[in-house]
Amino acid sequence: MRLDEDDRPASGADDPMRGYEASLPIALLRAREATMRRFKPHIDAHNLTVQQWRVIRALADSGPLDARTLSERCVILPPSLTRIFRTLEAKGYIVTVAAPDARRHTVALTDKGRTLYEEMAATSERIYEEIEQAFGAEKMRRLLELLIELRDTADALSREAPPE
Amino acid sequence: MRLDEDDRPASGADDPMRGYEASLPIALLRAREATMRRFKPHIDAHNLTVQQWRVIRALADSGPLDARTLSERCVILPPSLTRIFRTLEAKGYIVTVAAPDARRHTVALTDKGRTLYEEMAATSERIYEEIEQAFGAEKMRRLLELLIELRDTADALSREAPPE
DNA sequence: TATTGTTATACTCTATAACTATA
DNA sequence: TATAGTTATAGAGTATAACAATA
Repeated sequence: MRLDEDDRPASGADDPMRGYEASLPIALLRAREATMRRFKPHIDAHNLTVQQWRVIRALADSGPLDARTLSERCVILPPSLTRIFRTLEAKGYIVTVAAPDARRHTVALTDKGRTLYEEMAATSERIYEEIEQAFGAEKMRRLLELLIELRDTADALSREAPPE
Repeated sequence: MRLDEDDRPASGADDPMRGYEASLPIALLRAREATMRRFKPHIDAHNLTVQQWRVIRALADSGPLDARTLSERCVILPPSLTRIFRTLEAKGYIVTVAAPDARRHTVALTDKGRTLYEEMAATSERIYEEIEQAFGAEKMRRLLELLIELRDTADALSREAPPE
């Protein structure tokens, strides 16, 4: 599929909801589904859920984090995080660490957790590069840029005009 | 956030996994979460789940569809669709219709379902336009184009080299 | 014999409210 | 009094396998 600059209006205002396939939430969902399909077997093979893997990645990327931060970054609600902490701690991938504010539940990767991450990251990178190569590195870069910008825009909207 | 053309390499190869926030699946998830946050209260207000709303939209866009097609388009597994059919049929929004192939469970919107869709579509369009205006119509157009193309690319990869 | 859905089952996540502990 | 998390609970989605019906 290829839409060139002038073969349709820039705004969708005269194309109500722009058709199911091209609607923004659906397009985001389906793009995610199609790419995750390639990562999923790899995550399954390590007996992790997708959400557990997001937590491990976030910790590997940023060091110890509290529940609130992980909840935002991983898009996981606090009650789910509580359970994920229990599961990952039982498996020895994370530990609870002391924090200045005793209300905060802060966790960090263990050595075992970091080893797991490093193994998985290597394969993830290979899968990502396969997609990037097929899609085009420049387009991928632009897509990531737009996605992050869209998120910032929507977040800003929600701050100034909370949804309903 | 603004990344210009030359302040980082085009390929992420030397930036393993490109950092949590900029990884493709996470960027897709968070962009979706940030935009869906604005649509969600509107869907809640009509006592639908997000998945039920996707089914209704797909039917409104394409006319009667069978379970397999809806499963693909809406990214919902068949067992969930079975339950969603029951729920939406009980609420009077859809009906089962006869199909040439009696194995296929095909459903269509009722008048009540179409009325619901039209009411909701009007508000959805308003919410979408608010985001589009804040983000920029041209960037939104480009983003949708890239998302659809990424999906096609990943689907093609999965056809030629099934994931694991 | 292959395909389409449904059922069964187990697990996980989503979502909200109520509660506990700390600040 | 406000904040951070946990617990409780209900509901829905995810995922796989087994089954029924149809082609």
